[in-house]
Amino acid sequence: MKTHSESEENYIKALYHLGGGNAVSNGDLAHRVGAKGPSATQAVKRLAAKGLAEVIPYKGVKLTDEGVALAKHILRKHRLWETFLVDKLGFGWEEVHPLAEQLEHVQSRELVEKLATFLGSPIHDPHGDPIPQADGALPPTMGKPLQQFSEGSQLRIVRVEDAGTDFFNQLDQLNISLGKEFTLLSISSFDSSIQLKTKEGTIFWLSHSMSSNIYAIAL
Amino acid sequence: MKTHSESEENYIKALYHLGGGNAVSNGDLAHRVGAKGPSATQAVKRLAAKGLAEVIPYKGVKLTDEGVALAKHILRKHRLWETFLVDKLGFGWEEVHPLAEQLEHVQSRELVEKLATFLGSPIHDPHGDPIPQADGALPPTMGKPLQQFSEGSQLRIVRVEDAGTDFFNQLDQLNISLGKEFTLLSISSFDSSIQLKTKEGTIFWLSHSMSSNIYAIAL
DNA sequence: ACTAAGGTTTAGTTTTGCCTAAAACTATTT
DNA sequence: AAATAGTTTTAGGCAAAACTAAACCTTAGT
Repeated sequence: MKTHSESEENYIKALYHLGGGNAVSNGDLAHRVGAKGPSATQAVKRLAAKGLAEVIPYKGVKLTDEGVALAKHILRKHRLWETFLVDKLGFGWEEVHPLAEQLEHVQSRELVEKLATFLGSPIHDPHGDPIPQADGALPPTMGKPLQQFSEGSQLRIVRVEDAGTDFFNQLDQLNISLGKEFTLLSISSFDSSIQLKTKEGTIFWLSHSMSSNIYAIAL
Repeated sequence: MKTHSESEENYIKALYHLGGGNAVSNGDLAHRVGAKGPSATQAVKRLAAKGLAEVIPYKGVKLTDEGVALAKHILRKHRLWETFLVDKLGFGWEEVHPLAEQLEHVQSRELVEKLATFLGSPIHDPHGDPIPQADGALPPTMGKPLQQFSEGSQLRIVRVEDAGTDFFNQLDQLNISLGKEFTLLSISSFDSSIQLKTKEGTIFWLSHSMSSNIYAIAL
């Protein structure tokens, strides 16, 4: 099995995140990996030389099928490790991302599959994001942002976007977690903030910037 | 907290393994890390610049107290991960070393301590080697090689040296694992091979090269 | 159609970490 | 005391991966 440097894996991840199988601009790519333009140009050349990406100079880069498959595998590792850190080690869901970034670079298919089995073959990670499966299949991405529900809806939180530590702290303070159910009472037409009611009857408001990172399904 | 490259950590580990806090020759160090002489010379200079090692040119290198503390921490990580891989993921004890070598480079004190707690704060890894504790304390190294027991001794296997896959396979075939108890029937004065009897009465011979990597305590 | 702005690539430098070949040191043996 | 064998260090390269500065395309605006 070919082996890839951490840098390579980071560029692959970024390309997948930004474009899936579609073309991405050099600038966006560089910004995403936290590097400058020329570094990205060089990096995609290395990827292209390995058959993981296709480059059209001045136009953009996109992953090959092989690149997409690798990206999904890396994402699988990342999200399985996040699940491990939260479910087994008791980390908070706001602290696991940087740790998973390190763990995802460990190279061993067997380890990944044993870890998945140990975790009960999960298909969603602690943030509700889908975990690509061993065969490359991608479970559905769940939920819609709260704004898209109508007033009076009964809904269950199924996913949150990783919007930084402050965001997660706020969620914890409001006692919002995956699986929690609420009634959407109203959406302010002034600033799009949202009023929710818990099952216990507690009523509170969520700012637009909070609620737009929270995804739910109707019950 | 300072961060260290993987290469640095590998040299630190090698220095600790070969010398503990004592001086080690450049050649031995290079051999241990699988590099050539000049690479080791360069590497120890980098370590010395960071205050982790002291170098006397042409004489040898040794870890500083800070270097020893770091080495123990890395060893702690390594052995905790090995324990995780065997106890939780079901890997065989012969396959975990290379995986732990990758996992040990993940940087997070909090992760290490949460992992230790999850594993039940073990003090020995799946090979019976002591796991340095969070405060740097090193549990005792258990057992003596089988040769050092007298004929007729009742003994319990408490540790095995990592002597490669073939060695472990042989152990598995003979159904030898940590905690197993045997009676030492005889030691050949010709080739030092050893005759053991299981509790069930099975009798078999172990070559010297096998038995010298197996450690036990008297019952 | 031309030009200016903005994004992209090239060119050249830096750091880390490895290498080989050559020089320098240590130690042993005569 | 000198030569030699063996080890260690210096010197000089190479590759990955980042950077800055400069040159180069693309495109949009007049």
